[in-house]
Amino acid sequence: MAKEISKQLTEMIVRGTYRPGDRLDEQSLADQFSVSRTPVREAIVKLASAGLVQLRPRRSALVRRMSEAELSEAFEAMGEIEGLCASYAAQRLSEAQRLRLKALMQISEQACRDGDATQAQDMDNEFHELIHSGVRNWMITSVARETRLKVSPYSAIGFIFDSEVIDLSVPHKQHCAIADAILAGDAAAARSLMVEHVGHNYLTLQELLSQAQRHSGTSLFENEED
Amino acid sequence: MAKEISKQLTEMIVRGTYRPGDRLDEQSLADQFSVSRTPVREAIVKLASAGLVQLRPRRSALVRRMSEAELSEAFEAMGEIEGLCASYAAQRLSEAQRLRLKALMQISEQACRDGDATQAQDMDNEFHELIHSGVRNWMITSVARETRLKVSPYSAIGFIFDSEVIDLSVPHKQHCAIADAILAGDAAAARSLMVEHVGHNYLTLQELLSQAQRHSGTSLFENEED
DNA sequence: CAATAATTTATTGTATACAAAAATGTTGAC
DNA sequence: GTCAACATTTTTGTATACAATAAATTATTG
Repeated sequence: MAKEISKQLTEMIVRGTYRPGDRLDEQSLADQFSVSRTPVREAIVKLASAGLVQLRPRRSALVRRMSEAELSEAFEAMGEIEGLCASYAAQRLSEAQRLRLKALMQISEQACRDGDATQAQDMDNEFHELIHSGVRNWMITSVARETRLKVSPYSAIGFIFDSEVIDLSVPHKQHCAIADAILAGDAAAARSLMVEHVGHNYLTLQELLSQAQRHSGTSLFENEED
Repeated sequence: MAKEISKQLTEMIVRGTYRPGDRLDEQSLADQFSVSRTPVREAIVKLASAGLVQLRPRRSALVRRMSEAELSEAFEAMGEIEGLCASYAAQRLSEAQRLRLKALMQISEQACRDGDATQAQDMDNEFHELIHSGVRNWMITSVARETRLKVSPYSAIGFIFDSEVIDLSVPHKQHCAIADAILAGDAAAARSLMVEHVGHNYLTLQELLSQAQRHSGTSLFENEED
């Protein structure tokens, strides 16, 4: 049960149902899931270890809130790690995975043409997940997954306002370039294209976040209060 | 209290008091720490998230046990991550940290001459910790720390049998070379020297583990039982 | 009326209780 | 003696109870 709760809570934070800074009241969550506080607490502890939640002694847990500097560093880290994955994947992707990668690019192409942001996002996730698993090293794979997970609460905000500003074709073209490099076995190119891609994602997100901030009022960033 | 327990348990696993495969009985631990099972459970969940402990539903938690393949992959991952840190540190180390690094090499030199394996190990830890913090990117730093932590239960086994086989001067010289590259601001050299260093550590550990295995009898590696 | 002190309420952290499942031990048949 | 079926004991997972601390509210005083 505790496992189920942490899965669901993760989902909610990643999907943006709970946003950075939101309180996680143990009793309310317990009621919501129709269990006692015990398994809820376990789930919260687990999410805190995953970096999705911040624990404050004797006070409610919050959905992890980063400062702008932290978010910037998170993306720098993600660039390095995703780049590492791309470089390994270029050398280790299985035949089945190579086929799936080609298929993904086709679907992504279509989603891009249709302007289907939701599917484009799904494809983005699967694209990166495929590369992660293509590394064929469980530890690098989990580091990459965990890193993306930590950033995802902020990425999610971008998708709440599915603004017209974001041009789906730019990330798609970058994906294509990365996929080509990987399929060609060019590790160095795959890495640097991936680093560039992550960097671009960061700039896009910054744009969306400042937009979201203007609309919502509440700051999504950690300030030096408390 | 729960925080204290997880800290102590981590310490015990890292120091080799509990070895991979050992059972973690909640009640015994609760008695040992003079608390109820509740905070002990929290600590165990936390350690499981950190990858130090493996949870099996309805059965006791175990100190994380890797297969030989997993350990190998873990070291491959560590090579990449430590290498990344070295490369960043070469460009970002503060003046205070540069001074500390020089001092460390001196102390290490002495410990090496005295054949003081314990201090040499402490210096090794501080050496890597210094490089991690020198990256000046909280996420890369934590990834590096967490990665080392996950491997440490196996590293610890090497130090239980402080055999005569290990030559303290080899890792020391590698540290010196890495430190020189970092102090010279040569990121590429720092990275490749670090990768080499981690690789060497792996070979040494394999040697020690097979030795330990012959003496203890019990397998430290995960087999395909259960 | 503002600001602070006292009191109440809400919420976390730990202990205990109990149910369910796994591990262990025992008996009996072959 | 070995194996299997049953009973017993451990041990986990969740619920509940309660104590301690923080937040909110009310009362009090200048």
